[in-house]
Amino acid sequence: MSSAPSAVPLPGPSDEPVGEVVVDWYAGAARDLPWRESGTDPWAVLVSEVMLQQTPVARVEPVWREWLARWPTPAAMAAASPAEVIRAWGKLGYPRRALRLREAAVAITARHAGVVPAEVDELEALPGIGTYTARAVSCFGHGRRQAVVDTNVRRVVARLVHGRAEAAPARAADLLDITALAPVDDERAVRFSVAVMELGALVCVAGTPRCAACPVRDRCAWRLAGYPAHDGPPKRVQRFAGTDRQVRGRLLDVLRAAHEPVDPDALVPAWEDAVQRSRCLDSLLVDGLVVQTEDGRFALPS
DNA sequence: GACGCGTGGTG
DNA sequence: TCACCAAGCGT
Repeated sequence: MSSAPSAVPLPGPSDEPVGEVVVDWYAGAARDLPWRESGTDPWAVLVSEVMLQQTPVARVEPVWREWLARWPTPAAMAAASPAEVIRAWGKLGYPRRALRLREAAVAITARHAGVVPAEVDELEALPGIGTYTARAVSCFGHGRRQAVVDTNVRRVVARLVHGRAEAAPARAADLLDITALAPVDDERAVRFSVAVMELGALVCVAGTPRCAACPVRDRCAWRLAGYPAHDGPPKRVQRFAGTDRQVRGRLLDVLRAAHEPVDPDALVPAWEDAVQRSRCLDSLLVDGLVVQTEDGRFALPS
């Protein structure tokens, strides 16, 4: 250890732990999202988190407001029919989420007396609630200190800590990586969990990162290494046109609009190819997104 | 662990 | 224009 004055770390922003810097940045840079308002109850947070799984914020916001106004508690949603929630889900995409969210509401009502649990393992036991969402609800909904790792967080850690351009696939060590950066204070740790996600969503983005706006750029391992390119295999982009996903979407579109069961013929315009149309209809039946009436017509499950 | 699952905005 | 992208989950 040197005794020279220059060896003594100077107090100042650049000496703050990374986690504290990110939390301070969040205070001035965070988006004003309704589910982040203080007093948002855990159920409302849970609904927002499920809707935000793979769906952008801008499309979630209006639907989230409608849902919370209509079904302000798990018990309220548990009393709704699948058809109602599928219609209310609208075009958020991946409508199985709507079904699972309703099933989660049923389970919360039955097993937890209508109270959204705060424990991660109890949350993970609910339909449609995985590693990310369980921790997000515990942290953002109940104010528990939790490591919360989504695709944004993995990307931030990959760059900031590991000096890599892109995140590796999710792994258990992700939780340890981010835990090591979290502030000591519990309230700030909760803030930190949402702040890292926000940093990844607004600054450390997947496309062209906005490093000039980054509060921790002076200690980013990726930047300090000269922005080395991603060396792993390129990730495959999912096609959409012509896939079963598109066909399922078209079929469900017809059934959402219809308020009584429709004849099979009414589904032909949705997709001309009979083989693929039939296959997709079957998969929708298997998923419980569609039911067939005794007279052979199709409808949303009431 | 790779794959399937919707939709619409964007550079 | 069109590939890419957006707070994952279940199998």
